[in-house]
Amino acid sequence: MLKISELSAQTGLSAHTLRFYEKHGLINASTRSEAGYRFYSEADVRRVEFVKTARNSGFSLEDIAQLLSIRVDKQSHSCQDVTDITQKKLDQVNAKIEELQSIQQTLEILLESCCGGPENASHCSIMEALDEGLTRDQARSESQ
Amino acid sequence: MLKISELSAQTGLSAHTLRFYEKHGLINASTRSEAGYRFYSEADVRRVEFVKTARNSGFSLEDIAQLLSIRVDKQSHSCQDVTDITQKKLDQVNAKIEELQSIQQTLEILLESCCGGPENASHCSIMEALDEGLTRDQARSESQ
DNA sequence: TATAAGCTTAGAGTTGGCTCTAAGGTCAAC
DNA sequence: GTTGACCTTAGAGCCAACTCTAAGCTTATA
Repeated sequence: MLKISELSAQTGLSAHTLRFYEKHGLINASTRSEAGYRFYSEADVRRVEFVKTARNSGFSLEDIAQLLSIRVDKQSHSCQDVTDITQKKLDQVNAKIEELQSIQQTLEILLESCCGGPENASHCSIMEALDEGLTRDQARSESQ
Repeated sequence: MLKISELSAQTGLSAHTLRFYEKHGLINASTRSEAGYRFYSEADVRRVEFVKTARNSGFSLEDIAQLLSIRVDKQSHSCQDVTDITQKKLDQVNAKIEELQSIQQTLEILLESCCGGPENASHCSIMEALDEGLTRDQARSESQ
Protein backbone atom coordinates (compact mmCIF):
# COMPACT_ATOMS: atom_id res chain seq x y z
CA MET A 1 0.00 0.00 0.00
CA LEU A 2 1.31 3.39 -1.03
CA LYS A 3 0.75 6.82 0.45
CA ILE A 4 -0.13 9.60 -1.95
CA SER A 5 3.44 10.95 -2.05
CA GLU A 6 4.73 7.48 -2.88
CA LEU A 7 2.19 7.07 -5.65
CA SER A 8 3.17 10.51 -6.86
CA ALA A 9 6.83 9.50 -6.98
CA GLN A 10 5.99 6.27 -8.77
CA THR A 11 3.73 7.79 -11.42
CA GLY A 12 5.23 11.24 -11.84
CA LEU A 13 1.80 12.77 -11.22
CA SER A 14 1.70 15.32 -8.39
CA ALA A 15 -0.31 14.60 -5.25
CA HIS A 16 -2.43 17.60 -6.23
CA THR A 17 -3.17 16.02 -9.58
CA LEU A 18 -4.00 12.66 -8.00
CA ARG A 19 -6.50 14.31 -5.68
CA PHE A 20 -7.86 16.27 -8.61
CA TYR A 21 -8.38 13.04 -10.56
CA GLU A 22 -10.10 11.54 -7.56
CA LYS A 23 -12.42 14.53 -7.25
CA HIS A 24 -13.36 13.97 -10.87
CA GLY A 25 -14.10 10.31 -10.31
CA LEU A 26 -11.21 8.88 -12.29
CA ILE A 27 -9.28 7.21 -9.51
CA ASN A 28 -9.62 6.34 -5.85
CA ALA A 29 -7.62 5.11 -2.90
CA SER A 30 -9.23 1.79 -2.01
CA THR A 31 -8.40 2.26 1.68
CA ARG A 32 -7.85 5.08 4.10
CA SER A 33 -5.91 5.11 7.35
CA GLU A 34 -7.75 5.96 10.57
CA ALA A 35 -6.59 9.54 10.19
CA GLY A 36 -7.97 9.66 6.66
CA TYR A 37 -4.70 9.22 4.76
CA ARG A 38 -5.15 7.66 1.31
CA PHE A 39 -3.61 4.23 0.73
CA TYR A 40 -3.30 2.86 -2.76
CA SER A 41 -3.33 -0.83 -3.63
CA GLU A 42 -1.60 -2.45 -6.60
CA ALA A 43 -4.90 -2.35 -8.50
CA ASP A 44 -5.24 1.35 -7.68
CA VAL A 45 -1.76 1.95 -9.05
CA ARG A 46 -2.60 0.12 -12.27
CA ARG A 47 -5.70 2.26 -12.69
CA VAL A 48 -3.68 5.44 -12.18
CA GLU A 49 -1.13 4.23 -14.73
CA PHE A 50 -3.96 3.57 -17.17
CA VAL A 51 -5.17 7.14 -16.71
CA LYS A 52 -1.67 8.48 -17.20
CA THR A 53 -1.13 6.46 -20.36
CA ALA A 54 -4.49 7.50 -21.77
CA ARG A 55 -3.67 11.12 -20.95
CA ASN A 56 -0.34 10.80 -22.77
CA SER A 57 -2.25 9.36 -25.70
CA GLY A 58 -4.25 12.55 -26.02
CA PHE A 59 -7.50 11.52 -24.37
CA SER A 60 -9.37 14.10 -22.31
CA LEU A 61 -10.39 13.35 -18.75
CA GLU A 62 -13.94 12.92 -20.00
CA ASP A 63 -12.79 10.36 -22.58
CA ILE A 64 -10.82 8.60 -19.88
CA ALA A 65 -13.86 8.39 -17.62
CA GLN A 66 -15.60 6.52 -20.43
CA LEU A 67 -12.62 4.26 -21.05
CA LEU A 68 -12.45 3.48 -17.34
CA SER A 69 -16.10 2.51 -17.21
CA ILE A 70 -15.39 0.08 -20.02
CA ARG A 71 -12.27 -1.14 -18.25
CA VAL A 72 -14.12 -2.18 -15.09
CA ASP A 73 -16.70 -4.16 -17.04
CA LYS A 74 -15.20 -5.22 -20.33
CA GLN A 75 -17.83 -7.92 -20.82
CA SER A 76 -20.56 -5.34 -21.20
CA HIS A 77 -18.77 -3.33 -23.83
CA SER A 78 -17.61 -4.03 -27.35
CA CYS A 79 -14.38 -3.30 -29.14
CA GLN A 80 -16.42 -0.87 -31.20
CA ASP A 81 -17.23 1.13 -28.07
CA VAL A 82 -13.49 1.54 -27.58
CA THR A 83 -12.66 2.34 -31.20
CA ASP A 84 -15.51 4.87 -31.33
CA ILE A 85 -13.91 6.88 -28.54
CA THR A 86 -10.48 6.50 -30.10
CA GLN A 87 -11.61 7.41 -33.61
CA LYS A 88 -13.48 10.45 -32.35
CA LYS A 89 -10.34 11.62 -30.59
CA LEU A 90 -8.25 10.99 -33.70
CA ASP A 91 -10.71 13.02 -35.77
CA GLN A 92 -10.39 15.91 -33.32
CA VAL A 93 -6.61 15.69 -33.39
CA ASN A 94 -6.56 15.62 -37.18
CA ALA A 95 -8.84 18.64 -37.34
CA LYS A 96 -6.58 20.55 -34.97
CA ILE A 97 -3.49 19.58 -36.94
CA GLU A 98 -5.07 20.86 -40.14
CA GLU A 99 -5.97 24.13 -38.48
CA LEU A 100 -2.43 24.56 -37.22
CA GLN A 101 -0.94 23.62 -40.58
CA SER A 102 -2.99 26.33 -42.20
CA ILE A 103 -1.60 28.83 -39.69
CA GLN A 104 1.87 27.39 -40.19
CA GLN A 105 1.61 27.99 -43.91
CA THR A 106 0.41 31.55 -43.42
CA LEU A 107 3.27 32.32 -41.05
CA GLU A 108 5.82 30.77 -43.41
CA ILE A 109 4.56 32.86 -46.29
CA LEU A 110 4.75 35.96 -44.13
CA LEU A 111 8.31 35.16 -43.07
CA GLU A 112 9.42 34.48 -46.64
CA SER A 113 8.03 37.83 -47.74
CA CYS A 114 10.03 39.88 -45.24
CA CYS A 115 13.73 40.65 -45.27
CA GLY A 116 13.90 40.41 -41.48
CA GLY A 117 16.74 42.90 -41.49
CA PRO A 118 17.61 45.96 -39.42
CA GLU A 119 15.90 48.43 -41.78
CA ASN A 120 12.90 50.16 -40.33
CA ALA A 121 9.50 48.59 -40.63
CA SER A 122 7.90 51.34 -42.75
CA HIS A 123 7.66 49.02 -45.72
CA CYS A 124 7.72 45.69 -43.88
CA SER A 125 5.84 43.23 -46.01
CA ILE A 126 4.51 41.34 -42.99
CA MET A 127 2.93 44.51 -41.66
CA GLU A 128 1.57 45.28 -45.11
CA ALA A 129 0.12 41.81 -45.49
CA LEU A 130 -1.61 42.05 -42.10
CA ASP A 131 -2.91 45.50 -43.05
CA GLU A 132 -4.28 44.22 -46.32
CA GLY A 133 -6.00 41.21 -44.81
CA LEU A 134 -3.80 38.44 -46.18
CA THR A 135 -4.77 39.03 -49.78
CA ARG A 136 -2.99 37.34 -52.68
CA ASP A 137 -0.79 34.52 -51.41
CA GLN A 138 -2.89 33.70 -48.37
CA ALA A 139 -6.11 33.19 -50.30
CA ARG A 140 -6.18 29.49 -49.40
CA SER A 141 -5.37 29.95 -45.75
CA GLU A 142 -7.82 32.79 -45.36
CA SER A 143 -10.76 30.65 -46.36
CA GLN A 144 -10.26 28.47 -43.29
CA MET B 1 -18.29 56.94 -38.39
CA LEU B 2 -19.65 53.59 -37.35
CA LYS B 3 -21.48 52.51 -34.24
CA ILE B 4 -20.30 49.34 -32.56
CA SER B 5 -23.04 47.21 -34.11
CA GLU B 6 -22.10 48.50 -37.55
CA LEU B 7 -18.44 47.74 -36.94
CA SER B 8 -19.49 44.33 -35.71
CA ALA B 9 -21.46 43.69 -38.91
CA GLN B 10 -18.56 44.89 -41.04
CA THR B 11 -15.86 42.85 -39.31
CA GLY B 12 -17.77 39.80 -38.17
CA LEU B 13 -16.49 40.35 -34.64
CA SER B 14 -19.20 40.62 -32.00
CA ALA B 15 -19.75 43.88 -30.13
CA HIS B 16 -18.76 41.94 -27.01
CA THR B 17 -15.47 40.97 -28.60
CA LEU B 18 -14.80 44.52 -29.79
CA ARG B 19 -15.32 45.85 -26.24
CA PHE B 20 -13.16 43.03 -24.95
CA TYR B 21 -10.37 44.01 -27.35
CA GLU B 22 -10.71 47.61 -26.23
CA LYS B 23 -10.46 46.62 -22.58
CA HIS B 24 -7.22 44.86 -23.46
CA GLY B 25 -5.80 47.90 -25.20
CA LEU B 26 -5.88 46.54 -28.74
CA ILE B 27 -8.42 48.87 -30.28
CA ASN B 28 -10.32 52.02 -29.48
CA ALA B 29 -13.15 54.17 -30.72
CA SER B 30 -11.55 57.50 -31.55
CA THR B 31 -14.71 59.39 -30.64
CA ARG B 32 -17.70 58.98 -28.40
CA SER B 33 -21.16 60.52 -28.69
CA GLU B 34 -22.38 62.74 -25.87
CA ALA B 35 -24.16 59.73 -24.41
CA GLY B 36 -20.96 57.72 -24.49
CA TYR B 37 -21.67 55.66 -27.61
CA ARG B 38 -18.53 54.51 -29.41
CA PHE B 39 -17.90 55.86 -32.90
CA TYR B 40 -15.28 54.30 -35.10
CA SER B 41 -13.38 56.16 -37.81
CA GLU B 42 -11.96 54.64 -40.98
CA ALA B 43 -8.58 54.39 -39.27
CA ASP B 44 -10.21 52.61 -36.33
CA VAL B 45 -11.79 50.14 -38.73
CA ARG B 46 -8.43 49.45 -40.38
CA ARG B 47 -6.88 48.79 -36.99
CA VAL B 48 -9.66 46.36 -36.09
CA GLU B 49 -9.21 44.60 -39.43
CA PHE B 50 -5.48 44.34 -38.71
CA VAL B 51 -6.25 42.69 -35.36
CA LYS B 52 -8.68 40.31 -37.02
CA THR B 53 -6.21 39.33 -39.71
CA ALA B 54 -3.43 38.82 -37.17
CA ARG B 55 -5.79 36.71 -35.07
CA ASN B 56 -6.63 34.58 -38.11
CA SER B 57 -2.91 34.19 -38.70
CA GLY B 58 -2.50 32.54 -35.34
CA PHE B 59 -1.14 35.43 -33.30
CA SER B 60 -2.21 35.74 -29.66
CA LEU B 61 -3.67 38.98 -28.36
CA GLU B 62 -0.36 39.63 -26.64
CA ASP B 63 1.53 39.18 -29.92
CA ILE B 64 -0.95 41.50 -31.58
CA ALA B 65 -0.42 44.17 -28.94
CA GLN B 66 3.27 44.10 -29.89
CA LEU B 67 2.54 44.17 -33.59
CA LEU B 68 0.21 47.13 -33.06
CA SER B 69 2.84 49.08 -31.18
CA ILE B 70 5.13 48.56 -34.16
CA ARG B 71 2.32 49.52 -36.52
CA VAL B 72 1.78 52.94 -34.97
CA ASP B 73 5.47 53.82 -35.15
CA LYS B 74 7.06 51.79 -37.91
CA GLN B 75 10.04 54.12 -38.08
CA SER B 76 11.19 53.10 -34.64
CA HIS B 77 11.08 49.38 -35.33
CA SER B 78 12.93 47.10 -37.70
CA CYS B 79 11.75 44.32 -39.95
CA GLN B 80 13.62 42.03 -37.60
CA ASP B 81 11.34 43.08 -34.75
CA VAL B 82 8.43 41.88 -36.86
CA THR B 83 10.03 38.65 -38.02
CA ASP B 84 11.10 37.85 -34.45
CA ILE B 85 7.48 37.86 -33.34
CA THR B 86 6.41 35.90 -36.38
CA GLN B 87 9.21 33.33 -36.11
CA LYS B 88 8.50 32.79 -32.44
CA LYS B 89 4.86 32.14 -33.22
CA LEU B 90 5.82 29.77 -36.03
CA ASP B 91 8.11 27.89 -33.65
CA GLN B 92 5.24 27.51 -31.19
CA VAL B 93 2.91 26.32 -33.91
CA ASN B 94 5.46 23.82 -35.17
CA ALA B 95 6.00 22.48 -31.65
CA LYS B 96 2.27 22.05 -31.17
CA ILE B 97 1.92 20.32 -34.52
CA GLU B 98 4.67 17.87 -33.60
CA GLU B 99 3.02 17.14 -30.29
CA LEU B 100 -0.29 16.48 -32.00
CA GLN B 101 1.33 14.35 -34.68
CA SER B 102 2.83 12.18 -31.99
CA ILE B 103 -0.62 11.74 -30.47
CA GLN B 104 -2.05 11.16 -33.93
CA GLN B 105 0.43 8.37 -34.53
CA THR B 106 -0.34 6.77 -31.17
CA LEU B 107 -4.07 6.85 -31.85
CA GLU B 108 -3.60 5.42 -35.33
CA ILE B 109 -1.53 2.55 -33.99
CA LEU B 110 -4.18 1.89 -31.35
CA LEU B 111 -6.94 1.87 -33.95
CA GLU B 112 -5.02 -0.42 -36.27
CA SER B 113 -4.50 -2.89 -33.44
CA CYS B 114 -8.20 -3.28 -32.62
CA CYS B 115 -10.85 -5.10 -34.62
CA GLY B 116 -13.44 -2.47 -33.70
CA GLY B 117 -16.12 -5.11 -33.93
CA PRO B 118 -19.12 -6.07 -31.81
CA GLU B 119 -17.24 -8.67 -29.74
CA ASN B 120 -16.84 -7.79 -26.10
CA ALA B 121 -13.88 -5.77 -24.96
CA SER B 122 -12.32 -8.44 -22.72
CA HIS B 123 -9.37 -8.81 -25.05
CA CYS B 124 -9.54 -5.42 -26.73
CA SER B 125 -6.03 -4.54 -27.80
CA ILE B 126 -6.58 -0.82 -27.23
CA MET B 127 -7.52 -1.48 -23.60
CA GLU B 128 -4.54 -3.80 -23.28
CA ALA B 129 -2.17 -1.25 -24.75
CA LEU B 130 -3.43 1.44 -22.37
CA ASP B 131 -3.08 -1.01 -19.48
CA GLU B 132 0.46 -1.85 -20.45
CA GLY B 133 1.57 1.75 -20.83
CA LEU B 134 1.98 1.91 -24.60
CA THR B 135 4.86 -0.52 -24.66
CA ARG B 136 6.24 -1.92 -27.93
CA ASP B 137 4.93 0.06 -30.89
CA GLN B 138 4.46 3.33 -29.06
CA ALA B 139 8.03 3.56 -27.81
CA ARG B 140 8.69 6.62 -29.95
CA SER B 141 5.50 8.42 -29.13
CA GLU B 142 5.81 7.71 -25.44
CA SER B 143 9.11 9.52 -25.18
CA GLN B 144 7.38 12.79 -26.07
C1' DT C 1 8.62 16.81 23.39
C1' DA C 2 9.25 19.61 19.84
C1' DT C 3 9.98 20.34 15.17
C1' DA C 4 9.33 19.43 10.51
C1' DA C 5 7.50 16.92 6.94
C1' DG C 6 3.45 15.15 5.19
C1' DC C 7 -1.42 14.56 5.09
C1' DT C 8 -6.45 16.37 5.04
C1' DT C 9 -10.31 19.53 3.14
C1' DA C 10 -12.79 23.16 0.62
C1' DG C 11 -12.21 26.29 -2.36
C1' DA C 12 -9.71 29.90 -5.04
C1' DG C 13 -6.48 31.01 -8.81
C1' DT C 14 -4.33 30.25 -13.48
C1' DT C 15 -4.37 30.48 -18.69
C1' DG C 16 -6.48 32.75 -23.01
C1' DG C 17 -10.13 34.36 -25.36
C1' DC C 18 -14.03 35.13 -25.26
C1' DT C 19 -19.23 35.24 -23.85
C1' DC C 20 -22.79 36.64 -21.19
C1' DT C 21 -25.57 39.14 -17.52
C1' DA C 22 -27.59 42.81 -14.93
C1' DA C 23 -29.04 47.21 -14.45
C1' DG C 24 -29.63 51.07 -16.52
C1' DG C 25 -29.32 55.06 -20.19
C1' DT C 26 -30.41 56.47 -25.34
C1' DC C 27 -32.65 56.75 -29.58
C1' DA C 28 -35.67 55.97 -33.67
C1' DA C 29 -40.17 54.80 -35.17
C1' DC C 30 -45.00 54.69 -34.80
C1' DG D 1 -45.23 58.84 -25.37
C1' DT D 2 -44.21 54.40 -25.45
C1' DT D 3 -42.29 50.41 -27.32
C1' DG D 4 -38.27 48.08 -28.57
C1' DA D 5 -33.76 47.98 -30.35
C1' DC D 6 -29.41 49.51 -29.17
C1' DC D 7 -25.94 51.34 -26.21
C1' DT D 8 -23.23 51.74 -21.62
C1' DT D 9 -20.55 49.63 -17.50
C1' DA D 10 -18.61 46.38 -14.15
C1' DG D 11 -18.11 42.12 -13.38
C1' DA D 12 -19.25 37.07 -13.55
C1' DG D 13 -19.03 32.71 -16.12
C1' DC D 14 -17.03 29.36 -19.33
C1' DC D 15 -13.63 25.79 -20.95
C1' DA D 16 -9.91 22.15 -19.48
C1' DA D 17 -6.67 20.59 -16.59
C1' DC D 18 -4.45 21.61 -13.41
C1' DT D 19 -2.06 24.31 -9.45
C1' DC D 20 -2.02 26.40 -5.34
C1' DT D 21 -3.56 28.19 -0.64
C1' DA D 22 -5.10 28.15 4.06
C1' DA D 23 -5.97 26.13 8.16
C1' DG D 24 -5.58 22.38 10.64
C1' DC D 25 -4.42 17.36 11.76
C1' DT D 26 -0.85 13.25 11.85
C1' DT D 27 3.38 11.10 11.85
C1' DA D 28 8.35 10.44 11.90
C1' DT D 29 12.68 11.90 13.60
C1' DA D 30 15.99 14.05 16.98
